[in-house]
Amino acid sequence: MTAPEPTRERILAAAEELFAEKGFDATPTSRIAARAEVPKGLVHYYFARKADLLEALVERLPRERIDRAAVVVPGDVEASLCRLVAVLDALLDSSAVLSHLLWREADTHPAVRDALHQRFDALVAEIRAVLAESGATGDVDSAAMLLASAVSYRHSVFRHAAVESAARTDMTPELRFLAAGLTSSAPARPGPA
Amino acid sequence: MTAPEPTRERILAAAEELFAEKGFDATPTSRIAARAEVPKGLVHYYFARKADLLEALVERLPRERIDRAAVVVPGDVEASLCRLVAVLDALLDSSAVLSHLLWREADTHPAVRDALHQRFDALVAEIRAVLAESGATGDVDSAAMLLASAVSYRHSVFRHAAVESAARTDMTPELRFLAAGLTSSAPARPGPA
Amino acid sequence: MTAPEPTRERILAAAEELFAEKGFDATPTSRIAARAEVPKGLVHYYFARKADLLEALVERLPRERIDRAAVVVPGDVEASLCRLVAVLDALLDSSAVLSHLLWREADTHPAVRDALHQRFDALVAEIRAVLAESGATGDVDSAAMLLASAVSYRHSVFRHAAVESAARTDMTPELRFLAAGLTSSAPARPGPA
Amino acid sequence: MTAPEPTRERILAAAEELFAEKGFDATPTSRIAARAEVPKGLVHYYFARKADLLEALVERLPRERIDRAAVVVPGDVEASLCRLVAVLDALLDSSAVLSHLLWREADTHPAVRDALHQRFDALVAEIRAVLAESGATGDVDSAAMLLASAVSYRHSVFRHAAVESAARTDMTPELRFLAAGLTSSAPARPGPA
DNA sequence: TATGAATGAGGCTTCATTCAT
DNA sequence: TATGAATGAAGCCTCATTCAT
Repeated sequence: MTAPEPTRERILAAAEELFAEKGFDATPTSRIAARAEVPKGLVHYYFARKADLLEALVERLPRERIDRAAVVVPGDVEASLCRLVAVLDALLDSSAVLSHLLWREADTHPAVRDALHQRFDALVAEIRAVLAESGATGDVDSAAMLLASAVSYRHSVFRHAAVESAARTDMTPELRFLAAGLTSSAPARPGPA
Repeated sequence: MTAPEPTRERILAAAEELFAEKGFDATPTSRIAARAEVPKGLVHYYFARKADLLEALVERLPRERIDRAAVVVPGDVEASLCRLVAVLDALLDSSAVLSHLLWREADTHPAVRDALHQRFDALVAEIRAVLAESGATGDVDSAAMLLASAVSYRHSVFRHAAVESAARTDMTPELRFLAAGLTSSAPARPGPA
Repeated sequence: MTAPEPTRERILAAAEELFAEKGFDATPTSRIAARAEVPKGLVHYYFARKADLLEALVERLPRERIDRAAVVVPGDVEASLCRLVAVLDALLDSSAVLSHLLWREADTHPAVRDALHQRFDALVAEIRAVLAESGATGDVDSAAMLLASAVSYRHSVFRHAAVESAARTDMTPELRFLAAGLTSSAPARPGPA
Repeated sequence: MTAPEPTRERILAAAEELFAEKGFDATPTSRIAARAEVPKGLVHYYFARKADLLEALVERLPRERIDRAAVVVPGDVEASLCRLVAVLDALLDSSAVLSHLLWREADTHPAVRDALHQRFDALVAEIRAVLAESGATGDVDSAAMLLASAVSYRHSVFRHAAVESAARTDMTPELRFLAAGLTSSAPARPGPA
């Protein structure tokens, strides 16, 4: 009744850190073993191939659910967006290493790539739901798509704290702009022409 | 009148392709030499360290200038945005491998990271200029930032032709949404509160 | 009851031979592996850097102790010196390859250089002790220093059996000369003037 | 009528320095060219093989002649020895890099080894001559041999200024000891028994 | 006489992976 | 379940040497 697989978990945690720090290719399994403080052979005992570590990490990805009740301010689209972005920022930061990792390895590992796309689509859906519940009218789909892009971009590129850039500032102006487009009597998104 | 450095250029071109295909770490210099059809030693004759190839590629990045006169439709923000995105798509696709490469290696190579941020800022500025010249009013800055994010995101992530995703479709709805927010008598972006 | 680390030892022995034959820089690790009859990777498994081989060899240096009781002939300095030199010759020949190696690599490897100086000082001390116990009087220090130089020189330079030179002959005349200076009522070495 | 071969000489001088600093094997010809400030191809134009540089350096070795008239103090063996060692120290220091080099490469390059032995024999002869002219009696050969060893040893091993060791002090006690053995009515060196 | 691009062998080292225990 | 020695392929890089100009 002890923790079920402490060693296997320690190995995964070490791999997650190192992959995020240096990338998959630049991380030797020996270093993973060292950081996990397990003998080298044990890594390959649990994960026969190095790529298996990556897939296990992807499967372990938390399915981040947003508590929409705590985010939506009915009737106030802008306030809802602000609270949503705050929650998303916190969520994405909490699994920052994993997200980071996904971006880097998406090209060469199909499993990772698929997970990444899936996450983006889930994010768009989440934003759309918040907009709808907060009473947004107009082209909710486009706004959701734009916001999802901006949020994802921030978290994928501007993860280097040292860098100052136009995009590193807070997003309230953009949110206000989006909200403005969704509050007036704007037309809904037209179907694909 | 022939190209001044055919071999050096061939090596760079081969490196660009392979780095984009497989990533920096996963590309052996021997394969670069093979694709460039030069002996292995010549790669290191021109680029002492493998990382020098990366830096040379970044320096070679075309400073993409947009011919604004051919893009801006005065008085029609939406049309201007459509033409702008078309031009941007063409531009980014022409240097797709390089862009792709930047995204992957930004973390581990500072020179690459800086180039990436610089490119994003230039993109935002370009969009802003097009909006201004096409007669947009309102929070031009926020709109430029959102559009730059969306365009960048498309080109960095959705480069896998095989993948179908919500974001892989054309952007006209989003552009229409943005244009709508910039056409009415919307207020300009407020300064930092 | 077999040797505890046969492979590691075999690698060290092979390295010792080859370094002495050709020098450190001119000996590829692949040849060390070949002579030790182990796969190439095993050399680097035990000794991550090539220089580690050198340091391990230095640490393995036998601390040659002389059995003074078997050397000293009380009251007969010349006889004592003759027997001492015979013992030293045997000792140095037994670790000839290592000594040889030290001389060559002392410049570039501090650890080796220090070991070399330490050995010389130990040799001087040993000679001094033998002289004292055999009843030498006079400037024992100077004689010890001269003899240590001559012995060391012989073993470091005149190790090429093929070479005939004035110094390759036996040392009995020199020993007789030294003994003569230490037998009469000669004054002890003066302190630094 | 300009200096006959300034470039060739510059190359040799650069090679001498670098060989002494790092050793023959560890010195690339490209670095020699760099230090000599000549293009890389020129080194191999003058010296087809790298080893030719070494042989040219050995041939360039100055045949150090000692001005015995300025050294010998007739009737005072100890004073003569002191002045001799002072002159030898100066001489050997002036060609220190070359001497240093000889010691390191003697094993693998026969031409160097022969030059080294030749130098030692010349040194012994020189000392013997000084002793004879200063009126030494007794076993002049052994004393010359011992002193030559000690001087050579000092210059070959104790070239590392940073190292403090018993042998790094001045040699006057040893010289006094030797002189004492050559001043009394000591018997001449006997022939090989 | 001078040059520097070109060449390829080979050096050191890393590392995923296997396997006997 | 756990271990670490063993293996060898392959990577990056160095460098003497050649050669066309």
